[in-house]
Amino acid sequence: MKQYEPHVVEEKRQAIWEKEGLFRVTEDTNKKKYYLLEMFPYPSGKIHMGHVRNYSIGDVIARYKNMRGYNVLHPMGWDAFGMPAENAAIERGVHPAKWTYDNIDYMKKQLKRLGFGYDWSREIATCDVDYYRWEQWMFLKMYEKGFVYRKSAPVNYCVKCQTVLANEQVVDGLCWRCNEAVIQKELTQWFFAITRYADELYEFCDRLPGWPERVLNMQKNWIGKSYGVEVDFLLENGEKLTIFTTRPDTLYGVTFMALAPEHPLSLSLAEGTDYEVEVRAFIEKAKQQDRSFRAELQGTKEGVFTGRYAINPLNGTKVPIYIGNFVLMEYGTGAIMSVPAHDQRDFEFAKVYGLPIIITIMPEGRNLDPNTMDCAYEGDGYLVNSGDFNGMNNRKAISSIIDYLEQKGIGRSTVNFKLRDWGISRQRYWGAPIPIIYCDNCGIVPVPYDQLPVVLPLNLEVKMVGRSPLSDYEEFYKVKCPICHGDAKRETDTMDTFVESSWYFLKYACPEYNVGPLDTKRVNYWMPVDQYIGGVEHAVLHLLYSRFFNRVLNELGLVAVREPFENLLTQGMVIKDGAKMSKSKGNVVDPDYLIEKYGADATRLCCLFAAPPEKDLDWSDKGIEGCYRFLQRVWRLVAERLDIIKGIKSTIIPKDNSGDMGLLTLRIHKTIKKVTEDIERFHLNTAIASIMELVNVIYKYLEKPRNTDEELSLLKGSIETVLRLLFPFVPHITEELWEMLGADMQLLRGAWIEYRQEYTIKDMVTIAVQVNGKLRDTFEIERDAKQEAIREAALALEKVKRHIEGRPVKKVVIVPNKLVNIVCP
RNA sequence: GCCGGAGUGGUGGAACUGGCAGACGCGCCGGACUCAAAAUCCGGUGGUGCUUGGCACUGUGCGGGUUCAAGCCCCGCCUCCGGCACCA
Repeated sequence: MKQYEPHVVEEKRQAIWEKEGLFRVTEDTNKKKYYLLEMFPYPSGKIHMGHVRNYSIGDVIARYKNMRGYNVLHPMGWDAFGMPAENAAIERGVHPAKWTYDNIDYMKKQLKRLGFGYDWSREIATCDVDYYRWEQWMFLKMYEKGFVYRKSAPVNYCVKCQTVLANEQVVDGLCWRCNEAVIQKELTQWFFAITRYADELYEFCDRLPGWPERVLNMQKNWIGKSYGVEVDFLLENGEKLTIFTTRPDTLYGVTFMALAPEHPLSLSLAEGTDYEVEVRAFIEKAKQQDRSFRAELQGTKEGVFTGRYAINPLNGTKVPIYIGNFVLMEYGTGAIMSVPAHDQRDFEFAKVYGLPIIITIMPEGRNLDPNTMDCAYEGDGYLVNSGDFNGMNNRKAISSIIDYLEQKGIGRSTVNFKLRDWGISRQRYWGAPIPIIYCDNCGIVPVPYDQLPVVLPLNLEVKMVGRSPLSDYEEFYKVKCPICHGDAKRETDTMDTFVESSWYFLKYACPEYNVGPLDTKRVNYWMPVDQYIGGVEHAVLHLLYSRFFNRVLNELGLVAVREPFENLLTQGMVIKDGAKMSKSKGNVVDPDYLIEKYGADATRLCCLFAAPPEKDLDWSDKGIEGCYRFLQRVWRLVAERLDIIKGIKSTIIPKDNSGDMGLLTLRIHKTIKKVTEDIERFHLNTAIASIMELVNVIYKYLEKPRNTDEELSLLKGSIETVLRLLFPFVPHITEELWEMLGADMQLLRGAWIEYRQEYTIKDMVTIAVQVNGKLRDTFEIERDAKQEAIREAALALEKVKRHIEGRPVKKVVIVPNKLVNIVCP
């Protein structure tokens, strides 16, 4: 008997797949398309277990859908721009390009060794000129349409990475990449106007039923939509001070106003008052406090009086205007009305500065007293101290007051978002150059389309200089203005790498297309992505950016769909000993080692079997041993009895469907059904478990000698079933065994196995018998037996009689083919 | 603080719409094969108690409730994880 040698088998199969071009696809309108995509890796050096898991899940689905007759696009590529390449260059003196392409070579080999079925003819690397040139094209189009603009703004800056970061890339005040504290810096930067789509991106969250709730919630949370009203307060000199509030029902309780330190009125208001010096100092101090510092202050309310007052438009009350450190310039109008009675922050501020508290919302059945309150009341109630609105429920009052304000022309209902525009300038080298030229005469000049691409020069030494290395490289930045032909300077910042990953899924449809950005016809054949699989860490980064970018490209007529990803699966992390794998913790598992020791099939199987895809997977070395053992068991099942089954015709619908053969037949069909349903809903771990059960049943079947043709046919049928069900999970071993059986390879790869419903049910069913809800016994009866027969059989059982103890039976509940519950209290 | 998600044996995890809790795997215990070991195969394995080849009680974070029946539904808590966080 041939031994199971994973490497021999795997190398052999992979060579065959390669030769046959098994995973190549073309657009075929006669077949239903299925676009399966896994998030492409950053070529950091080596594949890690997270990749193995992600791509193993994807490969099962891709192969399964293929077997179901879909035209499956399953591509792979490289998110190849980014800082680690640059850091490697600085640390080791390797050029980022060499480092990146070497890593791609190595990692591609790893992916091939794992046997993933990708259409490698569609491979893309985002650092290729032929990729990013079209990104520059898109940038120019977006610039024309006003989706890109340049402005000076306080931005997040990582000192260690020496570059600007988008809001999404700051996690708890730290850089998402290096964990260094992020500071605020005033810089002129390029921005993508993602906020233009804030509302649509938010609202469409409710129209993505194929996405996990968790991710949609995170996106909604990030976009942060809130309904409210802008209200104009008048200053004493007649000027307007506009604020935003979601609680117009508390307008009568306003006792002061608060402006953000950066608010344009902050300084001008105080000018000429006794408070000018103090205000100036406060604003200066606030400027020094960047975001992370402010976050640390959390709740410590500080402010300063401007010396000016505003008039409440509803009741004419004069209220003092303060500058407060807790007011954010970026949100709403940068100014707020303060209602200490009904807002905790205002309450705290009022306590510090001795400002009055006026109750305007009274909870039912309670009586609030401003003198004894120790926190704001933010709940519902009826209005008091509110003029004509007294007695009204506060929820109703919100709309009534808005109506009133709009009628009087002093307020407008408004929607506000937390989402900010996406800053895409990076002061780094290894990225796509921004196609812009600065000319002293003509200003900002976009690079003409016929001068694209702006090629990233490869012949320069990369150093850490605190600015883009390109800004030290004359050959790159010294250019002539396309308009006036005078001396001009090229933009030396590069684009955020998240720009590349915002449209790569479109490029896979037409990777070699190079006469325009995208071959729209092919893009529209494949789009949307039917199933996207990746880590949850991109819930608000990549996934939000891509939804935005796809919309822009939709408006440019490059793609027909609005939403790029129909269904999303976010797989959990691979952890070990309860912690994320990391070099510093020393708990990293190396895929190369696993493939070496157990083979690709066992490695894949283990990743799929140990936990359901969405959950975190706690890696255990014992787990893979178990999977390896199982594969050997499958191998022996075929190899040990090849001589007796090879020439036999196989079947899974035997003429004699009784006794042991009946049991095996039942199990075969039930397993096919279960595995099919489980794959459809991504319960891959239970799908594998049920195949294991089938294997156990086959071994049970083999405990007795099986000599007749009928018995052997069924045996062969059961074995073939195992191989076909297992194929998407462990393609190498199953193909090898299939070949040993001398069967048609197309049957294994080309078609999923179907079950027969009538074989998934038994003639006899086991009924559980409960007395007062407690299980007491079971009995067998023919399926779909009459209720009366079931009742009698149950009541006749010895154990049941004993537990009834002669008491009168009040009721008998019968669940057909399952259970009887006898109620006798 | 707000918004999500989760809590099941020694362990990873099953149980689709309320219907036999613990599938499958790991570990452990016992046995077979062996001079021995590994590998392999077979059997057992939630807890407690007892008159121990059986029977009873108990058991899905805690406390209530609905129901003939609750891991699953409802109410109130606890713990853990994730996201947002002075967003007016």
